[in-house]
Amino acid sequence: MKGASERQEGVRERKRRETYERIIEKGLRLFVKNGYEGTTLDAIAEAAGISRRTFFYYFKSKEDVLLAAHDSGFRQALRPAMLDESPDQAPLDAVQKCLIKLASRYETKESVVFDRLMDSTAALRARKEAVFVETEQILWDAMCELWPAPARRDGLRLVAMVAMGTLRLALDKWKQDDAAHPLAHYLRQAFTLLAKQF
Amino acid sequence: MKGASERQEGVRERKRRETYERIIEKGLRLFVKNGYEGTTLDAIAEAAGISRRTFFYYFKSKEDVLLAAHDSGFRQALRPAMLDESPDQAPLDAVQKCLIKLASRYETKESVVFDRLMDSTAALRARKEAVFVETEQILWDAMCELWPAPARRDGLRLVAMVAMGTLRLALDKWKQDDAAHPLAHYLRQAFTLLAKQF
DNA sequence: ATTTATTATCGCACTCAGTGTAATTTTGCA
DNA sequence: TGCAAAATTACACTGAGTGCGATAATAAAT
Repeated sequence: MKGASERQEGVRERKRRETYERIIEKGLRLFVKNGYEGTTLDAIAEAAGISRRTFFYYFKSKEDVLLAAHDSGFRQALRPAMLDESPDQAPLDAVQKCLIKLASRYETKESVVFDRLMDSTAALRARKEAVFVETEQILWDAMCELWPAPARRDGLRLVAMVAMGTLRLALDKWKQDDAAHPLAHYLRQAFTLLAKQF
Repeated sequence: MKGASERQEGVRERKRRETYERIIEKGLRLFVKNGYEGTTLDAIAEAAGISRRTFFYYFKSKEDVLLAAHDSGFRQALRPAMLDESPDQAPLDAVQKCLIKLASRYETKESVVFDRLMDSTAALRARKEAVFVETEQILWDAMCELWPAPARRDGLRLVAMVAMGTLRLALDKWKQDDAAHPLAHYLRQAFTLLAKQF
């Protein structure tokens, strides 16, 4: 009899996770080495020690490998972090604090590499923008939970949009400076600048 | 000797334009009928009365057919319209006026159809977001011309982002209401709502 | 321990988008 | 008329992604 709530990881689950992570790791290595377009699915499969067909058992497309590698946990952390804010403040202030808190925890060196890869192809560039929109949606949903008045929904959406725009500006500046300062610094600057536009 | 400044359209140019437009028209018809994914390149080529290979002489991808059909001139009109605004006003006010002016001129029934198609596939949805970012860039560039002080560039970028976000909200509302009111109406509402968030 | 049901892996053959190449036809122009 | 550029085409190829069916590995049940 084993600990009730502590679920033991079986052989199957372990192997699955290992293979999944191996695909991402090898895939990313190849993308960096030969470029995204220059890397074939067969090459990834071979490097990961699986068949071409099995690759699609784990990922439904080549893009998904890159996107899976891209996600450093920021998106998962966003909702809880937002709900953690007090509703007794202006939404824009709350979201600003929330983003700055997350920024320090999830900024990663690798993200510069990802970004370069994501810029290498039209389809990937487009996908990158789509990720921002998804994140905006997550943020909006969380805000709607925090301030549940239905009449505010549209206004909150605008705030979420504005916040994500500000984050985009901060990220660009950060990457442009080769991460000289912590991301939170650029975020603060961007939000300050935003306030001056109104 | 023919009129100097009035360039006559030769047979070659005419045929080229006709073929180009025929591909878009037939392609769009098929997309609506069988869905984007359900429409093959060969089908488009056959409907347009050209060979598969010739299709790629006109368009570099299937997506491009849809995007070419999508563009109703709004993007081309944006820069001149923005530059037409007086720089003696707050950037956000100027961009608001500019967008409202354009809205009435370029809202089209077809755009609801396009939008449905664009939502049918992950790649197309992503591409749609990317178009917004491109448009934001056009807007930003125009604003930087109108207020050329380099120190303002970042602030103007934020304004451009905010404006495009507001436009997105207005478009969603407009489509949600099945274009019951003119787009300009929703745009005014959205900008009013925006002002209340600060 | 043996059977049974899942889950993972793989191979094969297929469709479809997109490219390279080279040949052929059409059009513009001298 | 003849010559150059542009348009069209066929053919063969790569690479992503899917459908299907077989086989092996693991978990669960008897």
